[in-house]
Amino acid sequence: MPDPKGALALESRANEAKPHAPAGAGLLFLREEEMRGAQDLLFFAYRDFTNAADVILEELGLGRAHHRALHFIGRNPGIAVGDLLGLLRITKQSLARVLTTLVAQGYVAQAQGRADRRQRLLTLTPSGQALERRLFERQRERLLAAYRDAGAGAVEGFRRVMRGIMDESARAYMDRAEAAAREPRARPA
Amino acid sequence: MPDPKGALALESRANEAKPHAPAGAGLLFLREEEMRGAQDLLFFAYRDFTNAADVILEELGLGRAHHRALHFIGRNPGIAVGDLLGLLRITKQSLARVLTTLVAQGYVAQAQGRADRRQRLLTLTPSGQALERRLFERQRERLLAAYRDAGAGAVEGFRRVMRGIMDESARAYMDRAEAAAREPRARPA
DNA sequence: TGGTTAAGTCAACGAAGCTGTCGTAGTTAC
DNA sequence: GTAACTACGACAGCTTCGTTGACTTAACCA
Repeated sequence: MPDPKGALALESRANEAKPHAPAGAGLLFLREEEMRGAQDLLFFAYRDFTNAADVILEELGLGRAHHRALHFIGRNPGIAVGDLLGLLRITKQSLARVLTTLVAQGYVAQAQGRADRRQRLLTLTPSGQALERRLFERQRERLLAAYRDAGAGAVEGFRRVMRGIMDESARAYMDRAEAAAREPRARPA
Repeated sequence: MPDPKGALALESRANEAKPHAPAGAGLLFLREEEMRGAQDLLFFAYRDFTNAADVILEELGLGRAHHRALHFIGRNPGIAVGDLLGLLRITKQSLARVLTTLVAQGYVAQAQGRADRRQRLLTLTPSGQALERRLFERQRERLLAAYRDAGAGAVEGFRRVMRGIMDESARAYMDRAEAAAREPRARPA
């Protein structure tokens, strides 16, 4: 049986016995199934969301790792290399490989830190900003459609659940990024 | 300035001018910032969610690719290889490498299809089910906490937005999986 | 019978993670 | 002012997991 458009026609899934259970277990089963469904949700949404930018990346010979770096440098202009490492949770070597190409191709600029001159503060060049925006636009379409169809209340729920899934440190980062977006003139340090 | 707990203390993010704009542009800016925030949400939530199972995988010498295969075989007992390929969106070679080890280590069983004897239908062995459950439990903790803190309404919103982000074919799959969970005795084919 | 399909397999490659070590320059603490 | 620590860059080598392309076997189907 061919599968023309990627739509799957799975065979019987009724192998697993689902015998009658005491009261309350049904509720437990629903919770379980809900969690399983969430695994699926995260996999598919992430897969297709990141996929959206791949076409552009490929024609430039870049990968997703480059996109992630561009994204976080764009959102945190002047970020130090060590802080970027902490966000991406990769090693120095993995980032170095990516940063080297981004700097060489003129998408990212490095500047010596003024407070601490050991630091190399990273910013997007104009062409880096332009590229990041192109990549973002693809993902934006998807998000916009999803947000529109789901409605404002659903978006708030989405935000809260996603926050709950991530680490405490990531939540703290989100808080700071949000505060910075509201108060762009504040200078905490 | 060291960064003891992974909490970032980013430097000034006020480099980008945010001049006064005509009425309505503020709203547009909010939308934009909302989309940017969603990129962050997806990255961090996915990163930390998948990370949760890594400890167990590592001590068994398996990778995330193995976990994904276990997950989808577990949720679709008797799935054909081609259908699994379509779900994971990887090539035959990538899956073969993973499946070979899973079968060799006794986590996955292959059975010849009865309707179509070319097919190798995949199921989890008891030990495969046990492993998948162990991996799932780690992720479940995170989800459970997130769901509890966010509330039932938020969970529904989460579900709707995530569905909106993924491809149409993935949405169709989710629908079928959900229907199958409600009607475990149905035999569509 | 002959064309298509499902799955497995070989070879080769590429992207993107990882470890460990080292050097240099700059900061900080004693 | 020296000594210890830190930020960053770079080298070597490795692993996981994705890719392409070509080919075989077995089974289905018209």
